[in-house]
Amino acid sequence: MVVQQELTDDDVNRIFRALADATRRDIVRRTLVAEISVSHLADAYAMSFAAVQRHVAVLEEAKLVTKEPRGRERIVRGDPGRIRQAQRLLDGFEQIWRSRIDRLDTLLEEQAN
Amino acid sequence: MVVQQELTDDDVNRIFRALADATRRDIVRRTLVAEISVSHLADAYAMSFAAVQRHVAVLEEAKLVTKEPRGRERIVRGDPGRIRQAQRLLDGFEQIWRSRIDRLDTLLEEQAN
DNA sequence: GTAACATACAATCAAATGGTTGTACAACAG
DNA sequence: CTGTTGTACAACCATTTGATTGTATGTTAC
Repeated sequence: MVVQQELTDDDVNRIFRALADATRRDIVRRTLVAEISVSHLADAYAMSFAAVQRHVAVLEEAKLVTKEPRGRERIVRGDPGRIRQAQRLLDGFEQIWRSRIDRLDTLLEEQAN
Repeated sequence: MVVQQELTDDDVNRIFRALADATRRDIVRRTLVAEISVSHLADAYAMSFAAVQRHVAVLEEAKLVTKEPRGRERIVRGDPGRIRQAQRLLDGFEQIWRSRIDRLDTLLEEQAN
């Protein structure tokens, strides 16, 4: 069983920071569809291999992708679990807002009585 | 009815970038709970008024909060709709991954036949 | 063994970020 | 009218980011 460990502020910063770039979001999409090497990924973008390598590193630091050696290549895979963690973070905001609405409803109800 | 307009890459960048900072996430939380002026917000943080003002501006550019003049104050409110849009973005990733699993299932099924 | 390929990593550079202080001005309180 | 409060905005500075090129090293193919 995968333990749902607490995310630090820095963890959350890294997750959202990593997602705040179109190239990196595209890399996440591609690596969720199928595993792919860094060099094959690099073919898809109009930038240097080193730049793509760096984007992958940012995603890896955010744990949104994992990198595994296979021969001379490094295979990159998107991590759907981490995406779900990010979803849960946004859910948190949603909950806050909803509980506010609930409180307002309660207040209005009390005034009606 | 609120039209669900398409988000550009830059829109998405701004949303995630804005969320990639603990102070800004806290501002979003506070302004979802209750509307509050910029100066009252600033009281909550160990940084200058101008710095908080800038954080609010970043959130406003991402449309995660709105700012409305009230007398000499500027009232800040979190926008739950924009949060939901962000949730939908992460849902998109989730879908990609799930459709991959579906394809793999289909493939395995075909091989079994 | 040699050449080609895939990666890692350092140095470098421009632009963006996150913070500061200072100045100006509008709105409210007395 | 005057002083205080709330905001806007500019200038400035250190750090981070996003990209480049160059060099080194490991892996595969022949």
